[in-house]
Amino acid sequence: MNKKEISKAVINRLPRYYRYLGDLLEKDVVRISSKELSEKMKVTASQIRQDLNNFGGFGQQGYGYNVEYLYSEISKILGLDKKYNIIIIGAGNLGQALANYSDFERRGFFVKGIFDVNPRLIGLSIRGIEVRSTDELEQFIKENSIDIATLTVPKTKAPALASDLARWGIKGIWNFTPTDLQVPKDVTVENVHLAESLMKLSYKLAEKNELDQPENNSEEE
Amino acid sequence: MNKKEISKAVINRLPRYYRYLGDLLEKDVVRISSKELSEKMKVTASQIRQDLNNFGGFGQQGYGYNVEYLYSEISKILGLDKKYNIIIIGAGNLGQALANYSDFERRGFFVKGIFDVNPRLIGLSIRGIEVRSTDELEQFIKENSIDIATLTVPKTKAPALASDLARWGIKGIWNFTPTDLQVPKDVTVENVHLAESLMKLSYKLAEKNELDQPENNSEEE
DNA sequence: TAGATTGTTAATCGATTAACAATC
DNA sequence: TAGATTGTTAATCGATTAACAATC
Repeated sequence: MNKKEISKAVINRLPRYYRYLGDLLEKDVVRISSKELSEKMKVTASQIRQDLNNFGGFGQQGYGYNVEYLYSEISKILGLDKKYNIIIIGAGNLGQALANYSDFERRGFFVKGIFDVNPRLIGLSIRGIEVRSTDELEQFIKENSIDIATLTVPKTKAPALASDLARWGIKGIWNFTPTDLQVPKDVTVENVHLAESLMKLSYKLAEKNELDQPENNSEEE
Repeated sequence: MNKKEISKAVINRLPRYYRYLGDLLEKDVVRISSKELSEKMKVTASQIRQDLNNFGGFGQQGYGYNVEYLYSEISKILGLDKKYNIIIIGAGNLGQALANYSDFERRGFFVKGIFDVNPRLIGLSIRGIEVRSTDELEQFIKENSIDIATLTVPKTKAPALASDLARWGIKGIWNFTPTDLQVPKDVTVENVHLAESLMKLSYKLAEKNELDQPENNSEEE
C-alpha cells in the first residue's frame, strides 16, 4: 500500500541532517557528497545514503547532493512546510521559557495561547500572549484550531489533561512531564524527559569514573 | 578486561525503568515480575530481564524483583548515589527555568552557580543563587569543584565555551544549544535538542496526515 | 570520455525476542 | 513439593555497513 515503514532510528536522525544542512546553507555551501557530510557528522556515508533513499533519490551520481534542495526536501519530510498552532499549558518557569523561545515561529510553530491554573499567573503577558485560565482550554482549542499542546504542568495533572486534550481535538502533545501519557492512537506524543536526560549524563560520568579507578573487583572482603 | 560494553539502547532505557520503579515504590508495591512490569511499560519481559542482567542478577526465580532493592540498584548504576556540583551557563529563560527546577537536588545535582555575560542579569538572584559574570567561570569552577556545566547560551558561544570548560576541568556538559560539541574524550556531553524534538513531533503529525489523505500519488499533473 | 558519487543490493553486525533449564 | 519466574542461551529480526553497478 504505502511505501515501507520508515524506522524510528531514521526519523530520529532526520532533524540532525536538517540542522547540518542548515549550517552548510548559511555558509553558502552549494553541494556536498555523502562522504563529506559523513565526516562532519561522524556517521558513515552509507548510512546517510540509505537514510535519504527512504524518501527518494535526492542526489546525483558523480555530483553529490545540492544543499539547498536537500534542505528543502528534508524540511518537507519533517512537515516544516506546514504551519502549526500551538498552546502551552503550564506557565511556570519552563512553560514561560518555551513561550519566549521565538525560534519556534521560524519553523512554523505559532504559540497562540498559554494556560495555567494559578490565578497569580493568569492575566500575565508573555511575549504579548496573555496567560489564560485552563478553564478556557476547550473553547480556545476549538476556536483557534490548535494542533499541538505543550505540557509543562505538574506530573499529577498530566494524565487527565492528556485525555481531555485528545477529546478536544488536539493532535500532538509535546510532553515535558515525567510520565508516559496514554492517548488515543490519532494523537501523537513526543516526550522531553529532562530528568532522564540528566540521569544519562550521570550514568556516563559514573561509568568513566569506574574505568579510571584501579577497580576493586573483589566481592566483599 | 571489564565486563562487556553496555549498549547505548540499554542505557537509554535505564532511567525509564528507574522512573517506573519509583512510581511503584510510591504505591508501596513490594515485588514485581518482569511480566507485570513489561505490561505497564509496554516492552517485552524478555527485554527487561536482558537489560537488567547486563548489570547483575537482581531478581529471584519464582518471585520476581523486589521493587525497593531494584530501584536502589538502578540508582547506583545511574550514579545517582553520588553528588554532583553543577553550574548553569546562560541565565536566559531556559537557564532560569532549569535553575528553578529544584527537583534535581533530590537526585544529587546541586546548582552551585549561574553565569551570564549580560550585565543586566548579573547580580540577579535565582533561588538564592546569584548570577555571576562568565569572567568568573574559571576560578569558580576550580574553587567549587564543579562537575557538570549546563549550557543554555546562544549557539554561537557554545563551541568556544565547551573547550574552555574542558580545559578548566569540567567533566560533563548538559548541552541545550543546537550544536554537537567537540570535546576531549574525558568530557561527556549529553544533548537536549529541543528544536529537534519538536521536529520529530512535526514529522509524526505530517506522516499521520498523509495516511489520512486519499493520497494523491500521481507525479505532476 | 574518465572520474566521482549516487542508489541499491548483499553481507555483517547488533539488538530484540523466544525458549527453556535452573532454581527459588 | 509444585508453581512461578528468573537468568541465559539460541533464534529471529532489524539496522548498519560494505560493495558495486548505474549514471551523471
